[in-house]
Amino acid sequence: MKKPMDCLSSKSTELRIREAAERVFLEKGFDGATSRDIAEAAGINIALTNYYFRSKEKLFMQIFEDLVQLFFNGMVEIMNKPISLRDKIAELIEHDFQLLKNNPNLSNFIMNEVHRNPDRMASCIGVMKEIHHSMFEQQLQHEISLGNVRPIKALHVMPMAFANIQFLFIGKQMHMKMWQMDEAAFEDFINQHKQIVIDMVTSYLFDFKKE
Amino acid sequence: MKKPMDCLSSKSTELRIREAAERVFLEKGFDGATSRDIAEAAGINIALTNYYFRSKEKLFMQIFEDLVQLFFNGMVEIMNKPISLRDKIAELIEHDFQLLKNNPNLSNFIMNEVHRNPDRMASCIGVMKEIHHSMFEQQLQHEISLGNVRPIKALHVMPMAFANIQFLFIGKQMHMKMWQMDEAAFEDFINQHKQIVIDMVTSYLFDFKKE
DNA sequence: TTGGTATTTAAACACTTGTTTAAAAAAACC
DNA sequence: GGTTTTTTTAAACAAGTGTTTAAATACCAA
Repeated sequence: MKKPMDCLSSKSTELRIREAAERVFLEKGFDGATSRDIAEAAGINIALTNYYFRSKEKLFMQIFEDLVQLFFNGMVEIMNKPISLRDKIAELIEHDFQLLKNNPNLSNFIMNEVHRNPDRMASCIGVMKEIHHSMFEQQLQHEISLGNVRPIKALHVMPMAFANIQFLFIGKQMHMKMWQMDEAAFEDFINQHKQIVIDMVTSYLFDFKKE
Repeated sequence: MKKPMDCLSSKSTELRIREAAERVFLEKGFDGATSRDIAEAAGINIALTNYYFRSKEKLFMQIFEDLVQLFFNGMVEIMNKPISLRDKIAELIEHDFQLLKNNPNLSNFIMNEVHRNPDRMASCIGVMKEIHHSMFEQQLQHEISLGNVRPIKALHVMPMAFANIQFLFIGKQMHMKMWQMDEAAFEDFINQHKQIVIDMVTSYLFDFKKE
């Protein structure tokens, strides 16, 4: 008869594999990452990845889904906050900035893997529904009806906020090469740019000439 | 003794390989594309890719460099046009939009391959120097000194223009899933968004309160 | 300790990878 | 025509891929 698995000892290595795989997948993508890369990064035998997770694909999907959650959860949380729209948009941008500062490859990774295999998004529909059902859209329409905000669809506001931030990290290597920045200079650059973006987006939405 | 190669007959298949490889690389990336994928897409024997190009890497680099040129050349051309700064920025955005409409994976592809192997940019330094030596930066500083443009560095203006366009295509699949758009709806969306972006960026730069 | 379970290992598996070979077919030249 | 060169092919190569196996080790309750 099977005893309940004592997860305390095994969890340690299972977690080591997960975390190592996350690093490797984020860096090289699904195609570029090999089972042996992951095993080496985790410091374990190759067979163990298939012992704990059943295949490379399964391991990947676990990590992918978690990263999609990470990508959207904080966003949804802010969208449902009971604060002014102006603060909300600024906070959304700020959050995206911090998220990508902590996970510079996150956006690049997700966009890529979704592009290569759109079906992978299927398991993440839930999070996206939450975005639609959040307070954000109705709050935006309300402010527009009051004449406080330029008439615009949420569909356009969201990419407006995120594109300007995520593009910095998606094209990090390119920006650094193009403007000959080192890591320190790049950090200065994105800090300044974030403020400019918040300024530009909010003033475009809120400070417009009513006709 | 070697006769000069009659390129007319061979060029046909060499070109077929190049064009097929471009399609496959753009779609799957270097890691995801196999020699057999390319051969099949071109409808030729596998050995021919290494007969005309010496390796997968060499074939890739030719294509990659050409695509980097495509990515930047039109941009540089506009930056050196003798037109007003306002028109120039609008035209840069418009050009980027058309470029990516014709090559939806271009930005994603370049950002990715540069990230995976930054050395690949080495051969493309020339184009990037042209950007620095273009009329754009001095024209911007001139307009700023006249008080016509908000004080800002070119370093910040360029991502401002391109991020908002390229992000639409980088995240195309994601946007379509999230807002449940088909191809036609997506086309409408990006057309509208492009106009909004031009409006937002130019009004942010030019219509500011002078203090 | 002992026996049974969970974990880890080295080795091998079948298959795909990029690349090469050597022969066949096509083309070009006299 | 015949000969040489270029182009194309099928087949094979060694190395790398994800995955499995079977034996070894560690663990733990009885």
